[in-house]
Amino acid sequence: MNDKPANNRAGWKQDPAGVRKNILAVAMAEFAANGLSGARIDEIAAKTSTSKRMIYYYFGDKEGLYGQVLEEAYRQVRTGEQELELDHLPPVEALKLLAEFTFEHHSRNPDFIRIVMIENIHDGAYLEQSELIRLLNAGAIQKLEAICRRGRDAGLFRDDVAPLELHWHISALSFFNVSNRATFSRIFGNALFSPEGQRTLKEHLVEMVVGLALKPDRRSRR
Amino acid sequence: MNDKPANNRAGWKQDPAGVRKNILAVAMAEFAANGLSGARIDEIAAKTSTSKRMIYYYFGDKEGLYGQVLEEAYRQVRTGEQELELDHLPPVEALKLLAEFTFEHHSRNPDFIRIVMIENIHDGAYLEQSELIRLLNAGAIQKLEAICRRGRDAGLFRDDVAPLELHWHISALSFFNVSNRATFSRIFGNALFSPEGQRTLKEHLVEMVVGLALKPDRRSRR
DNA sequence: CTTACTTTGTACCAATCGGTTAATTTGGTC
DNA sequence: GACCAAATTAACCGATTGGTACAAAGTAAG
Repeated sequence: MNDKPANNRAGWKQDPAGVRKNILAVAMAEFAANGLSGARIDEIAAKTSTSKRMIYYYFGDKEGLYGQVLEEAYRQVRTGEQELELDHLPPVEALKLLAEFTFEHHSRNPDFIRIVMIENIHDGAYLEQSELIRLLNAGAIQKLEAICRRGRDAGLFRDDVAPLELHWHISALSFFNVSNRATFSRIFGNALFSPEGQRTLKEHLVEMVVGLALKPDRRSRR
Repeated sequence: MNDKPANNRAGWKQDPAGVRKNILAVAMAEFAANGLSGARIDEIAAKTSTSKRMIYYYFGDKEGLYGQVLEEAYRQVRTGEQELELDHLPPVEALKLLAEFTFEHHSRNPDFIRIVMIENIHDGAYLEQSELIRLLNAGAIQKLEAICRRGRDAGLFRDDVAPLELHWHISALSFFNVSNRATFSRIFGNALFSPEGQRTLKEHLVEMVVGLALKPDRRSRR
């Protein structure tokens, strides 16, 4: 008798880490697709294997969730980068490979690019609050510093070559290639996004960056 | 007697064009600052010298307003570009000047950049609907085509130099310089955004793009 | 066994927000 | 100066949406 409130919720395991991870993954896709204000908590909840209540249980509120998504996005991408091993290559080859890798890596992670775009729309306000992200990125430039040092020591690179500036140019060309694809292709067509087009752009990136780093008298051959 | 509903709204002139323009200007700033879903119609209305009802009167709905803002943004920027006169310059100088101009022009129009970022978040769905924008942009590349033709004819530029690719690289470096300023500076500091930093980046842009266009044997001198 | 932590489910709420209704004024026209 | 379409105002509305309340029960660990 005594109508015990529906106990049709039987047999489930606790898995806090899994639930968190699941929510984060869904939320990242949603935020990437619709922006911070465009994403809907109910929609995120629906695509989750858990409920809306759990989102608030683990992340507090929408902004808290977004902040965690932002950190997770940087973490994934930066750790992916660290797999690249360059120390055994001569400086020019290392720089080449780093540029190519960055270009392809960004191309492979469009959701990360979109999250960064969204964060820039918000003036980096949430990124500001994350110590982790600053650390991750500070590490991201060390590879370039090593390459530049070796290149200068070998007399190949210009004395005033600056790792941060090289990073800027590589990032710009690799980032833009993903971030502005929609508007660019709608206006000028898809030619640059075909496999050949992408190969050409990547070659140009390498050519420009290496050309910028090398001393003028070392550039002749190519 | 007869309580005529408050006529405390006396003395106003009709000015359709002015009202439209005023709404567009305010809306552009709001959309640029907050995105399509982030912008609030009430907020836009409040900052206008007219009322919310007028927004719907002239633009139908929020998306209609956004679409018009998008067109207006492109119109302003592209017409600003057309003032640049390059035909009297030798090809290398013309290319240099075009690159520098683009860099500075984008830097001067951050709201345009932000609108384009937002449009890319929406996969260019609204841009797709605007014939005007496609026309405006098609024209934007003609300058580069002329430069490339002259450069090739003079035997200075590589035979396979492609105007669209040059435009891509110039756009990428100029666009990224504005679009990703927030996240980049929060992570790596402000050095690149000081006057000297910006001058350096601009010089690099010119150097890289000109270097890419020139035949290898014409590059030596710099 | 006890106790704190997780998970589920449902119903609900207050505020926000895009959009509308309806009345009123302006300004040109016949 | 009567008339009418275009322009403008203020009040209003219904749905969406971020976030909660409440109640209960399963899990894991000491």
